[in-house]
Amino acid sequence: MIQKLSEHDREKLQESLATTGQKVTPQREIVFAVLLAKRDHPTVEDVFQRARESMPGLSLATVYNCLETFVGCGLVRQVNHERESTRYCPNLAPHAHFRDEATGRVHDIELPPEILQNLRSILPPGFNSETIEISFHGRSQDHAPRPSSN
Amino acid sequence: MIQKLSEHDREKLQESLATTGQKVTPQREIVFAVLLAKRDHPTVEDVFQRARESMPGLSLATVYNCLETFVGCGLVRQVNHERESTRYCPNLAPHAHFRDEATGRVHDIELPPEILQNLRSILPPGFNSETIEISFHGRSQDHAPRPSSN
DNA sequence: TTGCACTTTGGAATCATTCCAACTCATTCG
DNA sequence: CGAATGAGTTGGAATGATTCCAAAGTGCAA
Ligand SMILES: [Mn+2]
Ligand SMILES: [Mn+2]
Ligand SMILES: [Zn+2]
Ligand SMILES: [Zn+2]
Repeated sequence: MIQKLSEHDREKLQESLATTGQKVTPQREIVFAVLLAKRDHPTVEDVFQRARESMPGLSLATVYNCLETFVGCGLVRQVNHERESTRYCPNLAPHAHFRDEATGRVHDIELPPEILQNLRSILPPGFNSETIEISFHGRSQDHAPRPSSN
Repeated sequence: MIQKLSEHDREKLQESLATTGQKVTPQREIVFAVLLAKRDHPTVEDVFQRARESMPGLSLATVYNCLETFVGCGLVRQVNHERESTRYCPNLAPHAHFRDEATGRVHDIELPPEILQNLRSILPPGFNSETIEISFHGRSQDHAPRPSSN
């Protein structure tokens, strides 16, 4: 069962939504709480399952809507790996993703700013990039689910 | 109309396929030739259209099969951007991709080995990556096909 | 010749995602 | 007050890229 949003997180939600003229709703609160509760890059279906425990009437369409809304107002990032279902990540710090092909799990990899700068520098003149996506694919040892922060 | 494979490219095709116990077929020759002819990261549908000009009976299923085969034996790379159709790239040198959101075009960005090494170095111990995918997303100036130059 | 492995093909099936029209609910307006 | 408005939610239908499948085709080897 998902814990309610902290006052702080609810404010972040409220403010981010406000930037695009949108409102806090019970569905959005729960979907956001689900993302914060377990930062394992859940798919829409994962989010749906987890959220329904707190709100049985919630519809899949609404989960799609909420997540799209959050991406639109910059609250979460979309994470794509090859042709798999889209995953969602509430970690707003610049980071790369590592997809473990043995377990299917996706891990955040911290991305030092100077590496990011290096990368930008390889673009020829005339190329202006808004976003850079970096994803590793391979195997990792020993990554049982860790207790999550917050 | 697609030009036939050079002797050199046909050999590369033949040898790569052989590594996985597979054969050169007329369909595979044409699909490979299409990829080499215009390195614009075509989708399956693009490849299908172009290949059919030389082989009207070719089926879409076969194009999927050929491309999957090529990826399997390392002849081409798959290129994914967000949720769009998969694109294919015969450039085997390590490189990143830049997706121009204005035109939809995908450009190769050369990737210096030392940058690649930098990137690998940010992985914590225990993470072993087979592949790294880097994609930029933004706008680029001046990449319209020049009316004058071919 | 026959058998076998590999291929190709058209059409059906899958499945994540998007679309749509009806409905709820809160706010604004007359 | 009611009615109109508008955002948000919902279930189900539609979409569309990709995969699956079963029936043929092809070329080589026993
Ligand atoms: Mn792999
Ligand atoms: Mn963009
Ligand atoms: Zn992440
Ligand atoms: Zn490329």
